Amino acid sequence: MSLKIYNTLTRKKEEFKPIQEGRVGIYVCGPTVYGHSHIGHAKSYVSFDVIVRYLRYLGYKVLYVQNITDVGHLTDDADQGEDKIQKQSRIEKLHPMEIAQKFTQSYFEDMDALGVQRPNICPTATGHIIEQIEIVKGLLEKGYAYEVNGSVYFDVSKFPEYGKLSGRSVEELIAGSRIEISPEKKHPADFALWKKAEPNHIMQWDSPWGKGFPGWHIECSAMSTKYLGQPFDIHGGGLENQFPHHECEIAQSEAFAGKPFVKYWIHNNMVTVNGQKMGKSLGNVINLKDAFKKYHPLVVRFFILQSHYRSTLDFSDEALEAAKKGLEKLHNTVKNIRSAMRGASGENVRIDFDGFKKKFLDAMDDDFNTPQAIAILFDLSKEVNSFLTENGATLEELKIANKLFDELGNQILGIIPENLETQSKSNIENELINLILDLRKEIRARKLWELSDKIRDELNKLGIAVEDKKDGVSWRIK
RNA sequence: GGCGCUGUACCCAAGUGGUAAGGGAGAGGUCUGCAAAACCUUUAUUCGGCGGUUCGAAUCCGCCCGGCGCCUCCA
Repeated sequence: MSLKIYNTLTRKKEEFKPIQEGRVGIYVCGPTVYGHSHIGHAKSYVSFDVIVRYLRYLGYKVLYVQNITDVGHLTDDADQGEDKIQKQSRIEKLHPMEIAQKFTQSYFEDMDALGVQRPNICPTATGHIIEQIEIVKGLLEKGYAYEVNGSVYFDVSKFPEYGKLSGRSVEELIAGSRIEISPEKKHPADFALWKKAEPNHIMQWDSPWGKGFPGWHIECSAMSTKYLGQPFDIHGGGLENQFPHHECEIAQSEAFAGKPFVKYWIHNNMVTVNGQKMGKSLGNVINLKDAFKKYHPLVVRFFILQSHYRSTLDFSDEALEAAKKGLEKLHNTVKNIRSAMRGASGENVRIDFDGFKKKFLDAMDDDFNTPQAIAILFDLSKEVNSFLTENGATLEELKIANKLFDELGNQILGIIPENLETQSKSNIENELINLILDLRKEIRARKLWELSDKIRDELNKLGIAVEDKKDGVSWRIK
C-alpha cells in the first residue's frame, strides 16, 4: 500500500506524490508567541510531528518549516484591535520582543518535552518583513490589491477562486458576515496585507506606504514559499485556520506568483475539554505546563495519538488516566523484553513480526491512522508477552521484538523512549536496592509478611516497582 | 442565517459495503503468603432514531433528533 493523505483542498484521500521525487516540503502554521502553549498546540504539533517522522521513515528527505508569529495578529476582528503581543507586553511591562522571546522558549520547552522533533527552519515574522513587503508590492503592481490611507488590502473580487479551500463563496460571506465593514475596504471580504501603524504601535516598520506592520496572513505566504518554493507539497495547520487564514494565503500567493500554492492541505481537528470547546473566552484553556504537572508529557503525546488527527479530541482526567495506564502497559512490555534478553538464548522465530509490521504500516499509510497503528502495537505486545509468560521467548525473538518496538513505537510514533531504563543510572542506587531486597528476602523467608510488604510499599512510593515472582524478586524503575 | 463535522459498550476510541479493532474500567481464572506484572476467559446480535437502496449497511441515500466547529484572534 502507498501513503494516502486526506487533502482538504479536494476533500478526499489522495495518493501522496511529492512534487520532486524523494523530497517533501512541508509548512505548518506555528504559534503566536504571546502566551504559554496549551493542549491544542500539543495536538497540532504532535500530529504533524508524527506526519513528518513517518514521511522520513518512508525515505523522503523532508524539509519542515514552521513559523513563529511574533507580530501582527490583532485581538479583535480582521483589521482592528490591538496587537496581541503588544497587549501582553503592556500587561507584563516587557518589551514586545521580550514577550515573543519568552514564549518562544516556553513553546520549545513544551514541544521538546512532548518529544516533538524541531522543524528544520523556524522563521519569525519579524525577520521576514522585507519578503512580506515584496509580496504586497507585487500584488499592488498586478492589480490584486489597493492602497488606502497607508494600508493595503487584497481585492477579493479580483481572485475568483477565493473560497476554494473552505468551500465558501464571497456572497455567502457577506450574507452571514459579522464583520463590521471597514470603511477603507472596497468589499467586506477584502483583507489587510499591510496596516498603517498608529504612533503608539510599538512594532512598526518602514514601507512604501509609510510606517506600518504586516497583515495576518502575509507572513505565512512569504516564509513558506521563501524556503520551500512554489508550489510546495504540504501545508498544515489547525482546522480553525482553514478560513480565513489559509484561504487568504492561497489568494495572495497564487495571485502573486501566478501558479498553484500548495499541493496537499492537511488540517488537524480541535481539542475539547469535557466536551466543550477550549477557548480563551471560555476560560477552560489547559496549559501544557500545568498538564505536565499531572501527566507525563509522553502520556499526553500517547493520548493525542490514540485518536485520529482529523477527529476532535476530548480532554478529560478520566481519559488521561486511561491513557497513562495504556502507555505503561506498552512500556512494561518493552522493559520485559529488554530485561529478558539478558538471559535468553535460541534462534527460533515463531512470531509473525512481518505481519505486525505490515499492519502497522498499512494503518499509517491510511492517512496517518495512529489509533489503528497503536492498536497493532498492543496486539504485538500481547503476543510477545504471551510467549514470555508461557513458553519463553527466544533471544532472536526478543531482539526482533525490541527492534520493532523501537522502529514503530519510538522512531515513528515517539511514544517509546530508547532509554526505557529498568535500572537506575547510578550504580550505588542499584546496589542499595539490591541490598534492601536481599534483606527483604530473609525477612520473607521468616514469613514476616507485614514488614516485607512495608518495604515493597515504601520502595513503590519511591518509584521502584518490586514484583515477587516464582523464581525470585524483580524490580524496575517506574 | 450560511458552510462543514459528528453521534460506535460504563469511559476513551478505530472501523466508511461483507457481518463490530485497541486501550481503560468491570467480572472470572492461572501464578502468588499477599500485592504487582503478565497471560487466559468474559463484557455491543449491535453502531442516535425512522425509512430506503442492496444478496448483504455502523458503513451509501433521505428525513428526524442530539453534540460540535467555522463564518471574529485562536493549534
